[in-house]
Amino acid sequence: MFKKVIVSDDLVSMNLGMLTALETLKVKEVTPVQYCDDAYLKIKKAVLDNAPYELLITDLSFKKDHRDQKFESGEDLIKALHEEFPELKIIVYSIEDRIQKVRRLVKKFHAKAYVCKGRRGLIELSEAVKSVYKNELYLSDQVSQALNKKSNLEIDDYDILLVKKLANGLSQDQISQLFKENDISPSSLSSIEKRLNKLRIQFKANNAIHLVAIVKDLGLI
Amino acid sequence: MFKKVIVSDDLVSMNLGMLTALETLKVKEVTPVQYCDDAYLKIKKAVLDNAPYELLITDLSFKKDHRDQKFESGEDLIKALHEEFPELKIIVYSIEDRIQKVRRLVKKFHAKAYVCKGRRGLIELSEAVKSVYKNELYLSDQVSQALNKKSNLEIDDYDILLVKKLANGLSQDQISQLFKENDISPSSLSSIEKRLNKLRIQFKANNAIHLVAIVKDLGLI
DNA sequence: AACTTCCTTACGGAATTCCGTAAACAAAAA
DNA sequence: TTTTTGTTTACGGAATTCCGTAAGGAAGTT
Repeated sequence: MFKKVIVSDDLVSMNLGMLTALETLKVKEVTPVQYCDDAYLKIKKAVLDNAPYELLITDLSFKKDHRDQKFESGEDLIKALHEEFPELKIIVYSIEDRIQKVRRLVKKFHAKAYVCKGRRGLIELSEAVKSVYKNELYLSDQVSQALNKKSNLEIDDYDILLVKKLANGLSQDQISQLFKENDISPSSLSSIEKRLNKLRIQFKANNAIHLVAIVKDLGLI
Repeated sequence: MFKKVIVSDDLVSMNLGMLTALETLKVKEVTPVQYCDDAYLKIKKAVLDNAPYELLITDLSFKKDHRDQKFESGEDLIKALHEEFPELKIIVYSIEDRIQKVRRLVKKFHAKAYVCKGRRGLIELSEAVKSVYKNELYLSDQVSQALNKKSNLEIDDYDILLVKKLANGLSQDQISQLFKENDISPSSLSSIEKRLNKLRIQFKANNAIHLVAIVKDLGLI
């Protein structure tokens, strides 16, 4: 089993919960932190000390408070850690269950497990730790289809940007001009109309308003 | 201090945290539940047994799972309890920090305290319990302006309904017809346009799409 | 080269939204 | 009763969105 683990969540209760779960798994050394920056610094220091952490379990959303933070979210932290310390295994433990987010974290940043907080959260977390120790990927049931399906929700960065601009109050004409200025293609009004039409069909939206509402509900923007 | 308290949160860790906080406050009898329906049933039974709970501490958002629930959210539960058992004191303990939500819960359903989950969550919760015991209202710092400000955001139920319909993909014409059918006034297309225009100005929105996006971000719909 | 195929752009008309002005109506005040 | 005030409704034109059709261009294929 892992020897040295760090857990990160801004809520004390959650940290305690993880602590007891890891205790039952006979993990000797567990460090709890409440800020992403602390997690980063401790992980970095441990590497310099030649006693690196083997596993990080972290939440995604952290409340802002008086302390200014370099990493504002768990995702920021994970991104940085993946680049700097690819050896460190990472388990995400979050209330969020958006497929898109899971896919991004696992595929882009190589998170080894994604556990949804919930009534069975601690049980699943414990299973996840065991799986990851055996180098197996672990996903909570609710998000398990995040990878296997090609998940027809083929919606790319361009689409996201487009809908975001729309939600920010720009007219399709304004978006067209903006895209022309920034060399984003396609940029013609006609293409933008066409793309939005495709998205409306894909998300079964009656009109642009409906589309924005749906996409916001899905957490895509 | 309170003798008999019930705490409700779908996450075990949170329930445990509340339990220890209440223990430090010398509360003798604390019942933890993980479903709103369970909270309701236990509260009801306790009243029938002539040994009612004095205080409920509850989260707002509960994950759905296989068990079908009558009350899907903490707000549903609070609404029902306020009507049926006005004697029961209620503390909300939630991650949400939307002013609007706080105001609604406190003013409409007479919640006695609103504590935001966060790094100081358990400390504040403990203070809240003490305040409520002394019949004082308690609000976390982040949401303390929820009441004092007359908060000119004068937006009524009609406005909410209107924007909701819009977000659901109905055209202004369809909304007009719907309102006519349901005897909701005003119902003319012209009036609906006018009202939406007022809301756009109020929320500094460029157009209807922008309005819906803003109102969704504020958590009003 | 000739030919698909896919993507971008253009265009036009119908529907809807946007926005100002004004009439119709009701309730309260003079 | 008349006046005032505020709300609802009506109307018209400009702007934008919606939607189908088609032209232009950049790939790769035969």
